[in-house]
Amino acid sequence: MEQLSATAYVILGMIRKEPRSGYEIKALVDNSTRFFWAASYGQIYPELKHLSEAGLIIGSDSPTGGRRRTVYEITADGEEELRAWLRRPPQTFEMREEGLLKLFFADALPPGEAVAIVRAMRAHRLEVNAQLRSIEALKGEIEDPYPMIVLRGGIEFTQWFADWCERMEEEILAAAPEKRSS
Amino acid sequence: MEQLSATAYVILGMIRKEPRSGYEIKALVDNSTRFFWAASYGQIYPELKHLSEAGLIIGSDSPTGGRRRTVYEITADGEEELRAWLRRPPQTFEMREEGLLKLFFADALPPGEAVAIVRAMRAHRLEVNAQLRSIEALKGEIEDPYPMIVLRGGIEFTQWFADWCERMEEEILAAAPEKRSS
DNA sequence: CGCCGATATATCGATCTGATATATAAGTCT
DNA sequence: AGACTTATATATCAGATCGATATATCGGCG
Repeated sequence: MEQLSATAYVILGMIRKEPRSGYEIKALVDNSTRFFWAASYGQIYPELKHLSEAGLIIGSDSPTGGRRRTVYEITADGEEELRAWLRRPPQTFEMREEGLLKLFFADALPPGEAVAIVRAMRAHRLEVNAQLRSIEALKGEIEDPYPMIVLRGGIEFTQWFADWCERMEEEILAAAPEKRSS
Repeated sequence: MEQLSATAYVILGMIRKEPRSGYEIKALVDNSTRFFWAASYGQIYPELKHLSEAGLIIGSDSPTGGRRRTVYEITADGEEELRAWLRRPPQTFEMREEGLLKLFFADALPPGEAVAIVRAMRAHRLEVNAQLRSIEALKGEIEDPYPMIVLRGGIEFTQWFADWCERMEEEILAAAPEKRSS
């Protein structure tokens, strides 16, 4: 069996507790792992077929009226594969933060304009922070503690990042004080 | 003129101060922006051609002995384009952190095994932290302060993340104390 | 009844990664 | 000198991924 993509494990993890459709998986991802691991329909649907052929999940027709719908549940092999993956050390760590890239090149701008970049980054992080807090507020008591740990991690991280931006704004202004009032 | 990719701006920023070859640009990226914005040869070389056709950079042959080599310098249009991009608000914010994904699904493992995930994440972040510190140590006094601000940000972030992992390790152990000695 | 938003699946161009291939140059070891 | 390794330099390609779009049905609302 060739190597599965990380998206495959997202699917396995998302359907482990109860069967779900591709659409539901996408919605779940968008409300939970999106901030550190996204997935698009273009990945999910082909991967569902692939996992189904590999015998790690089983799809069954479950139409709602005349609208066709296939829900997938995990097999014993699928659970085994998921646990084996969880036990392997994580491989992928990536970040793409256009604001940091712009800050990196900010010397190309007239002195003082760099603060606009850190202000934009800060505003964005605070926005995400608020989104995560609202998701946190929705969740009640649940037996599985890990999603909540990760969610709170995201809240702490975005807050930390926003605070860093604030500190950098002051540092940059201290070096170009003539722009403080703008 | 159609929209340029962010990689195009990486190139423009990297050659702004002095002309460089594709190979040098890749090496620069790997030593600086890689942690928040990577670029591969598969992006850089086609983009160099593209930017050259668009008149934003100019390539000139500069062979080393019998080995062909093309160095690119930025044009006035290229500098203008770079500044215009710097002034637009950042659009892309992505993170792919396989460790957080595994932690999210850690409920599929027997109690106690989740700590291995946060330990692996912590070890990795401390490794990157050490790399960044060694890069920081190399740089002497330079007139452009922004790359150093971003580098120090990376050092602070990796440290923060490692500390968060440490806290989560304790939190998880507190919930499954029977595994403390493992 | 008609409209809109949610559910559901599918696809496609563009981008990006990671690996690999092909050369030449320069340095190192014996 | 000859052999070997690493660095320089460019190029390409399969596979993963994104973001947008297309198609269709369902449920609710006025």
